[in-house]
Amino acid sequence: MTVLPVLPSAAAACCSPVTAGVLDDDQAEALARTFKALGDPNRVKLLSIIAASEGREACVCDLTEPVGLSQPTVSHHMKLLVEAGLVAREQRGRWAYFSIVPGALDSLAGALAPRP
Amino acid sequence: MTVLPVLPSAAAACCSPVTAGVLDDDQAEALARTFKALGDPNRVKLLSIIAASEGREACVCDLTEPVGLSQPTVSHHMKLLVEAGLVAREQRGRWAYFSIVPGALDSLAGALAPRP
DNA sequence: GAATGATATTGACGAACGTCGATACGTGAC
DNA sequence: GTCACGTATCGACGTTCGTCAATATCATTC
Repeated sequence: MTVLPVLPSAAAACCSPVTAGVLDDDQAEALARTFKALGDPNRVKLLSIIAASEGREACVCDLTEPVGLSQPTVSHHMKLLVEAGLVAREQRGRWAYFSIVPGALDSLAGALAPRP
Repeated sequence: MTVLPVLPSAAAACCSPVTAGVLDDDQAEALARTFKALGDPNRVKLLSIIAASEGREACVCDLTEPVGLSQPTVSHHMKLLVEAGLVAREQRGRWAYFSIVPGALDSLAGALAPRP
């Protein structure tokens, strides 16, 4: 089958700014889910490593050593980042390449500090 | 003694953008700690309630009912938000007023999506 | 001082999380 | 087909988290 689609949970967070009125339960839930994905130092670091990599993508083999975690653990963290809509996974040959979803971080930033 | 000072953990996060190079352990830790504070739907909602309140501040008594949690639980969440540097606490008379730290959310947004 | 009201802390509980080793799954090479 | 390699899943473990009832702390009023 095709490439698995990005879950819309994070994308939905793009338009409910924290400071623009009381959030309803769904909005708060969606935002918290995305923030929770960023609530682990290793995941934040993984994100920065991907962003700093050549072509802004990296495979698990590139990520294991910098964070000092086992391969299953890195795979687990990447799954969470993908499910949060922050990272996209693409299988090319034997390797799985991860890249930052364009606009995902910007949308989240917009939910924190809406631009006028 | 005086008003407890805002912990610099969140403020320190203002200048280490996720996408501008590999973060070191301290930067990743500081960012993740702040995001973790936002990783609970009730805390996100509490933040939005404060932002939407008159004068952009609220006491625990105003916060308990909207989130449907007990007073100790709300107090616990507020403590986490204060420790994360996102919210300031000010004692006025019998009441403790909470307000969003100016610039805290903007700094965090800047760490997610740096403005050029 | 004692009493009242608002908030914080404590102690406990189940649930979720981060981590790993072992193992299963895909993919390309032979 | 079989083999080797990269990645994902599974099962388990200790730790952290979210929640509450009970209690303690602090500020005001009497």
